[in-house]
Order: sequence, then C-alpha cells, then structure tokens
Amino acid sequence: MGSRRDVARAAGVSVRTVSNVVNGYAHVAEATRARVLQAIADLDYRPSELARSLKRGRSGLIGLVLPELDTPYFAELTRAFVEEGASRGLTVVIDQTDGDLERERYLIDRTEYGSLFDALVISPLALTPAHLDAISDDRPLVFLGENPFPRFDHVMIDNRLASRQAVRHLFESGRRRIAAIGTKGTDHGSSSQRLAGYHDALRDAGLGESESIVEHVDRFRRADGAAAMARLLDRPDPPDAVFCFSDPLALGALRTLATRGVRVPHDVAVVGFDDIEDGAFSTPSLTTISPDKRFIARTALGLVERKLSGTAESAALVIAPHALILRESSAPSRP
Amino acid sequence: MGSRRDVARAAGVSVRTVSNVVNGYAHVAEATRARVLQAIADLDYRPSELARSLKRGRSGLIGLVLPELDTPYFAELTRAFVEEGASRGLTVVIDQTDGDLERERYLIDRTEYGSLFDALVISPLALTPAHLDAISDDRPLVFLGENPFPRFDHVMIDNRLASRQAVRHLFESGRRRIAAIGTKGTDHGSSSQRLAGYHDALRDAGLGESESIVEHVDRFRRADGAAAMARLLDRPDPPDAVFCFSDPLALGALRTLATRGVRVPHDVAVVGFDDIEDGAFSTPSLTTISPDKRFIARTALGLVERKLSGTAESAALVIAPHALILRESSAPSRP
DNA sequence: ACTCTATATTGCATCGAGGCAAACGCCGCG
DNA sequence: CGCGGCGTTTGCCTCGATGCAATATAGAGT
Repeated sequence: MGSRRDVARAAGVSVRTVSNVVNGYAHVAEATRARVLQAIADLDYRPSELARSLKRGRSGLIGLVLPELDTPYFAELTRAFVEEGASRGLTVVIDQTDGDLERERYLIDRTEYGSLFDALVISPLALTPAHLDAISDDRPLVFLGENPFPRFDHVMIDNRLASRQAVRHLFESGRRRIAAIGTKGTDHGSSSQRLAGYHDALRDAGLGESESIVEHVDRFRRADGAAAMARLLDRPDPPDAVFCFSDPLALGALRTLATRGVRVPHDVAVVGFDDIEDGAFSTPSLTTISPDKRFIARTALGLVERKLSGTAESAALVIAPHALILRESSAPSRP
Repeated sequence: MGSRRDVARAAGVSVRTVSNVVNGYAHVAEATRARVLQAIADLDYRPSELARSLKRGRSGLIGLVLPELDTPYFAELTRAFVEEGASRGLTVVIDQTDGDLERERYLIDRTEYGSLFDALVISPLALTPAHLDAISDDRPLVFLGENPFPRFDHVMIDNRLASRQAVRHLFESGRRRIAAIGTKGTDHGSSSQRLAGYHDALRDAGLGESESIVEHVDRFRRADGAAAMARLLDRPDPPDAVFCFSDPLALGALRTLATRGVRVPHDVAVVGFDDIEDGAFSTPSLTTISPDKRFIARTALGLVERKLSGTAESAALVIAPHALILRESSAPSRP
C-alpha cells in the first residue's frame, strides 16, 4: 500500500492537496482532483484511521465488556449496542470476561492505561467497587447491571421492583404456592435483588417468610432450570407457580413440566426474566420481565458521550424501564 | 489527564526522558526515574495507545466478524479466538453481521479503507467471492466457514467428510431409515456440503437417493429442530435415526422425541454437529461432530500474523480437524 | 496597469510516542 | 592537565493526517 507521500508525488501535488481531495475540501480543481484520485487508485492508498484518530483525539471505538456472549440476553443486548452505536458513528466492539475477576480488572486497567478505546461499557460480575478504589472517576466507564458502583455512571433496571411485579402477577392470577428458581450463593448482584423482590411480593400478599420456596442453581441455563424444576416437583408440597430469575431457567423448567405431564399454565404457572427471543416462541409462550434493551444501550452510549465531551458534572444513575410481558405460561388458573 | 509534556515539565526533565522511564530504558538515574514516576502519578498520565500504535504501525486489534453471537458454536469459537489472541498479544474484538450482506461488505470495506484493525477474520454468510472482486488480496483477511474465497486465506473443516462419517456411524450402529434435518434453501454454504456428505454416506451404505429423507428448516435453532422432528414423526414412515446439521437442531429434536415418548437411542438415534457445551450435558447426551475450535482460532491468527509480517507467498487453505464424539444419543439399537 | 477577490495550492505546526545519535557531566588514568 | 569511556539526558526526526494561515494564480473591476 502506498503512503500519502507517494500519492502526492505520483499526482505531482503536495501532501496537503491529497488530504484536501480525500476530505472533499471545496476548492480543488477538477483536474487536480482527478489526478489525485487516479494516484490513490494506482497505489492502493487508504488513509490511516490510526493517524486520524490520533489527530482527532478519539478513535470512535467503544468497548462493551460482558460476562458471556452465549447468554441470549447479552447477545440481544449486544445487538442493541452495536446498532445504537452505529447510528452515532461509534463502533462498539465486544469483549467477554466469563465473569472472571482478573479479566474484568485487566480490561479496565487497559483503558486506565490508555487503550485504543474511547470508553468502556462494562457489565461486571465479579468486580466490586473496592476494586476500583485506585481508578479515577474521570475515566469514561459506564456500568451495567445491578451491583452499585457509586462514583461511576450506571444504567440498570429496578430488579427488585420488576421481580415483585412478576410475583404479584402470579399471586393475582390465583397462585398461592409460588416458588423461585435462581439464586446462586456467590452472586451479590441481580440474584439477591430478584430474591428480595420475590420476598416483597410474598409479603405484599400476606404470605410469610415460611411460605417462600427457593431453589438454588449454579448457572442460569436451561439445564439448571430443568433440574431445579424437577426438584421442586419432587417435593411433598410442589408449587403451583414458579418465578425464574432468567428466561433460559424458565425454558428449562417448562421442559421438565412438559416431560412430567404437568400442564402449564393450568397446574403450574411460569414467569421468566429477560424477554429473550426464544421465550416468545416456546410452547407455551413465556410470560417474562422485559428490560428495555434499546433504552439501556441508548442511555449508556449517551452517558459515554456526555463523559467524553466533558459536560458531565457528576456520576449518573439511570433506571431503565422494564415491562411485564404477559404470555401463555402464566394465564390465570382459576378465573 | 496530563500529557507527556506536562509530566516532563513537572519532573523537570525532557519529554524524551519521560519516554525512557515509561519504557524502562536502562540508563536512567534512580532519582530521575523517581521524580518522573511521581509526576506521572500526580498528573494521572498514561501513554496514548493510539500514538504508540501509529508509531509501531500496528494496533494489535484483530476483528472477528461473525454472523451471530448467540449461536453457541460461535460463542465458543469466540472464546477460543479471544484466548488464543491474548496469548499472542493480540486483542480480538467481535462484530456481528446477522448474516447481512451489506454489513459484511461494510466491515470489509472499512478494513479496506484503513480502519483501526490490523486484520479481519470473517465468517461470511451472505458474501460471495464476486463481492470481493475489487478487494486486493494484499488485505489481511482470513475467512472461516465453507464458502470458498479463492484469493484469500481460509480455515474450514471438511463438512462433507464429517457429515459422511456421522451418517456412516448411524448406519453402522444398525439404522436404516436415516433422515437429515437442516438444509435451508438460500444457504450456499455449510448446509449444502453437509447434505452432500449425508448423500455420500447413504450411497456408501448402498441406499439410493430415494431413501433420503431431508427436512428443511429456516434457522438452526432448537425450536426449528423440534418442529422438524415432529414433522418427521408424523410421516407414515418415520426414521430410526436423524442427522442434524447443528447441535441446537439436534437438542430440539431430542425434546420432541422426549415429549412424544420416543426412546433415544433405542427407537431413534440422533447425531448433531458443532459439539456445543449443552450437548454434552443433555439427556441423553448428544453424539456430535466436533470441529477443533482451538485449532481454527490458532490457525486463523497464525495466518493473520503471517500476512502481516509479509512472509505470505500465496493464499492458504487450511482444513481443520474434526472428530466424531460418540455419546448416548446414538448408541446402537441392535447389538 | 493596479487593486481586489475568488479559487487553488501549499508549508508549517501539531497530535503522542519512539528511534537514533549527539551531547552532557563526571570519573579515573596516563 | 587532557583524554577516553561510561552513564545519563536530550534534540531532532518520523509515523500519517489535519488545522491554520499564508501564498500563488487567475479573472474581474475601475
């Protein structure tokens, strides 16, 4: 590939004129423009985005750091970010941590120590605010998810409220033995908030702590949901409704219920969380909490731009909207 | 954040000395080093990776362009690339196209016209070689997947052979009515090769074209596999084995079989393709073709480095190894 | 002919870092 | 006292592109 200088020499003009042609500057003679374009084509020249970025002081690259990509929720969120970024002239590139603390720290440190990215949007799993003590809050970092990171911009949904609404819905549709599938012991994040919402709703309904039925899982996948549901059905007092902390868990539960010949929603109602595409097409289709992924992406990128433009006064905490999507899996059993 | 110049001023040294300290150059007096480090800390200075990359002529960023991220196979492949890249000092960033032609072209064009990425590894869905006529084969592009792109480096597995082995295995374990689930009308890629392998195996087994049973699907997801399996079971002459063109399809088929009370592998054997994690833990566990994802990632990045170093003489075509992983879903029915 | 303006083109400086080699200070040695 | 050598520090240039302002050229107006 030829350089800018080669092009200038070949076209018999100065380097500056090449620049003018490339950038479509107004006052360039037609003949000159043609000669330069010809030279560009001959030498297979293309401007270095690296150099441009250096001059501009921005690369236009935003890193999106997620725990895992094969979780449908994150995959769909990724899509929202990429599309939303494109419409703002930002390129969103994705990195995955597997919830590994070291990797989360590494990626943040890299931004800290001057990477090619203008900013990072990160959904941490293992990271806690204490790990960020040494990190200046001038850094363009935007956090997603439920763990609070006080000094930084943050976009989350109200997990506790959403869970409460989901469980209230089950109660209002006539269920009385409502189980939850989903806490993990180590998780200090969304699980505990969703659990809190579950307990809120039981309390609202006048049910005591003793009537809570919580089934733990290690991961939030179909297989875990299926196994947890089987354990619930094997209890002497099986539930008539299940609130699952993720859609894949709920889809797994549906599978077990189908296998065991338990009718959904007639015998057991199921509600999930995340509103992934599969849930809309399952049999029965899945009632779920739908976080507004578009809103999350738009807001997070807006915060990034605000930070980069220097207009930010203090860290923002944005609660993104969510909706309870009613589908077949939770239709009332007793009209 | 302070600049290199500010640091120099604060420490009372030249900019060059700051550079020497940062890069750990040998002959820097201890006192000077300390003063510079102090200034760096005070001013929260960190070197610009952008400027470094410009000087070096490399950014260390490799783009990995995939059709979709929520397909487990691609998610696992991504992991292999990210890890393999890290071990070579390359940062692999991911972009997704949804199999959209325009997006695939756009991403390649961006590299063509000087992006921040050193190279692109791309698994195209819609793109055909004709779209690349205008693209110089000097570009550091490495292709993945089954569609041939003659002038460029390429890593693929032998889909046809792998399929043939999978179907032969079904035949050898006593099956005689072997169906395939998976072609899509529009796909010019892996589907047609897997279909060819399926027919190869039938021919090997002395079964005629008339005995092939092919069930089409629109996408390669669980739900599609479940629906296709249901159609197969509803035929007057249901199969005793199914070769699915992807693991999610196979997992969907397993679900339908379970729901209908068909025993696997006793009544129907199932084989998938891709070796995704879920398949190893399903009930029954899934026999599948396992492409060597590590190998693919390692080789593709190797080709990238070869291209970037300029040692490449001509385009390479690498066939990555695969293995037939035998699990419960295809144990012999007639010993 | 001479200014004035509009169009075309260019040189220089700059972004932030690093390669290169010169130049500095200081020591010991002849 | 002068010189070679070592450790230390620095200036200058380059990477590739662009902002700024100056300059060159042509044509129009009086």
